[in-house]
Amino acid sequence: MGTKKNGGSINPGVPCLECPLRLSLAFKPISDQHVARIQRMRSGQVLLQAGSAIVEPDLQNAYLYTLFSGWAFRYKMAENGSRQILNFLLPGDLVGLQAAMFEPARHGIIALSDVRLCRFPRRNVWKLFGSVPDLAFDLTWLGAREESLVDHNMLTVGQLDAAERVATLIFSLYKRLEAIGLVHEKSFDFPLSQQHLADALGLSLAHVNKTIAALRRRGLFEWTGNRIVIKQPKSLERAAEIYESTYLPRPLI
Amino acid sequence: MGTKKNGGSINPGVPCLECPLRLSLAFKPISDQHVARIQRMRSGQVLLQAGSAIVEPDLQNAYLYTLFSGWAFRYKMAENGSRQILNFLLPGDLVGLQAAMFEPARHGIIALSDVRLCRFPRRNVWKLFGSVPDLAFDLTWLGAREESLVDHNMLTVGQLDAAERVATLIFSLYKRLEAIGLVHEKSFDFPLSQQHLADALGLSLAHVNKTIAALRRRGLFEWTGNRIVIKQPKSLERAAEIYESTYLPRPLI
DNA sequence: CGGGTGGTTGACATCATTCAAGTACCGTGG
DNA sequence: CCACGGTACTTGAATGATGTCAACCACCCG
Repeated sequence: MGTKKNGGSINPGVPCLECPLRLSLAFKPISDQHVARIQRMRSGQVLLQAGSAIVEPDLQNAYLYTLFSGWAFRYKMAENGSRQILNFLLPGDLVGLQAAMFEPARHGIIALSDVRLCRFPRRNVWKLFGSVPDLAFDLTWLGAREESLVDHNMLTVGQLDAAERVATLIFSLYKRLEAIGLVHEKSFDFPLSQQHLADALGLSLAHVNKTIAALRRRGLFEWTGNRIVIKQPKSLERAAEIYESTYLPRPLI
Repeated sequence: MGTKKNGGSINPGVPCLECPLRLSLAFKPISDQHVARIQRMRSGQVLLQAGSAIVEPDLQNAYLYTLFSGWAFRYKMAENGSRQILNFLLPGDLVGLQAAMFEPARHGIIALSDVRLCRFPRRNVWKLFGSVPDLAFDLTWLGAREESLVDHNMLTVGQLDAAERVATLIFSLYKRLEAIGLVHEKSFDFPLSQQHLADALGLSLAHVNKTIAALRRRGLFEWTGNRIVIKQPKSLERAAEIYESTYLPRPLI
């Protein structure tokens, strides 16, 4: 559970023009010129190990990021020591916009797996914010999208029972991963522990475990090691509260 | 419970330069020139009755608003018909940014009391978004702020018991109202029904009622008609999960 | 081989929901 | 003026979902 504090290693990273993420239909097509501007704004790629803090609560944040590979989550601690996971971050997601607007940050972000992040110094971003309206718009758009993910989690935690919550979370991640090409044969990497599920869904660890066991027995999915296989997408979807039927192409910065 | 569909009446509204909200320290001071630009972007004030829909889920939205007076809330419906309130909107809050980015809107917004809204046609906003970087930044900032409010509600609903949830919601609203000068002698207007509290907190109506009764018995606050009086701010604060100790001045658009 | 982490399970306690009944209040129409 | 109906609020008893606690298992890594 302890957060690792290693700074991580920095390298120039893949040129943005060759970014493999852009091949996905999940992202809005943009001009090479615009991509070049993003590249200039970037100060390289950061590599962090699973468990590392990407954003520390109550600290200033000099960087925005785009998650290039791996998983992360955004969370808040309660005074009683319990943790609420607000949303999960997947490749292509913008990381740290809210943290960059407020100082100190009101939440933390932790890497769930080893992650690669494209790093953008805040000053570079704010500079282009003024001179490149499209970029400003895209940032605002991505901020609104993250809020909409939290909105959906709020509905899940506030109104659904345990089985529906688990089904909803797994199904949502399944669809998001599918959109960026990380699902193969209905199966995908799944670096969460049951404790993470519990913290995201507002349930106890023991109850999450029992709920998962029940869903597994119903044959909706399998979960072995770090991988989930969706056995009955339709049934899982019926058991879940759906976020949105169609995923709009979104900006990739 | 039914949503009223009256269009509401439109009028030119108070000139932005004379906007009484700006007198509050809760808002960032800005130049008269900037205020004039906001005024030009505005297409008047809209008056809506309590219960009216400000944003309809699944519809397009041609306008952004700033809430000039009154209360509103943002919500999402679950498939089983239950409603989750995502956050409450108070005077000075930006309304409908997310809804303006996505079509169709993924949530609804309803007026809790009679409200007055400053209306901004989307096209006007996007036009200035390009030519006035400060405005673009402020919109993004306000979007991030709303997300941070939802984050906090998420922590509340996911990790606290009933008494803490109620105390937290009332205390948060108390502090937000105080910041904009709507608290007098520790008392303020409170247009929510217990059903609204239940929908916001992920609790049943009956349980909210019993919880409120208990808090009242403890002498933390009084609630009569449409008004709440905080009797023991310190105790209420201790019973609550605090959002943030200091409220940063924020943009008013 | 040993220790640690994450997963699994059962018994039991607690909290919240459901259901049902009843109250207080307010506006409306007779 | 009162009777009526509607809405919000109040309360209690029974039920059910979820949390707590404790033990145990499986696996990996050193």
